[in-house]
Amino acid sequence: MHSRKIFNIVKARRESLNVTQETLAQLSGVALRTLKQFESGKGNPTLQTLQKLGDALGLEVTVVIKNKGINT
Amino acid sequence: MHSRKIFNIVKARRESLNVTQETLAQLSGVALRTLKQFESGKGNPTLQTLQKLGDALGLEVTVVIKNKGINT
DNA sequence: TCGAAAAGTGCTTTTTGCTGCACTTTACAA
DNA sequence: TTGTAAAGTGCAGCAAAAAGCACTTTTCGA
Repeated sequence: MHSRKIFNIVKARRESLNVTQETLAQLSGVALRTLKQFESGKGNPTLQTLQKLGDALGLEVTVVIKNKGINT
Repeated sequence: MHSRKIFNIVKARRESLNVTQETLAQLSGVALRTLKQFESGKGNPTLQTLQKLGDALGLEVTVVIKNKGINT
């Protein structure tokens, strides 16, 4: 999952919940400036930042094994 | 998924592939020092660093919706 | 149309992640 | 037991993420 796709999921989720960037910034504890960067496709968030946003949006950051049929 | 759990998955995956930290560092392009930090439970990696490790290990970083039955 | 709310951007400072180096500790096979 | 490979840690420098501020642009309903 490419970072752009992850940013898009966060943005889409926020919009589907009808929450503004400003509100999400307050709810998540992530600065508005930082949030704006991601949603405009820039930046390289830390895991913690991503998790803060996820927590506020009901999203979860996970790590899963790829290619289930090929690798073990 | 808490960061500790994510670190553990990375470590477990590396071990299950019988790869040393040093080799994984070379394969992934992440510095050995950095990798050591995560596996000993410290640090707050950037998404990019996590993805580099994931790429080398056949793991994927994803963002998914929590509580499928409760939220939308 | 137009005015306000929301979103996007340039600049800057502060914080901290990434890294190299040197060293210590642990695990394990001979 | 002991030597070596692997893993863990303190310190320091640099690069970049996080954040604040001010401003511009876009969106959208009255």
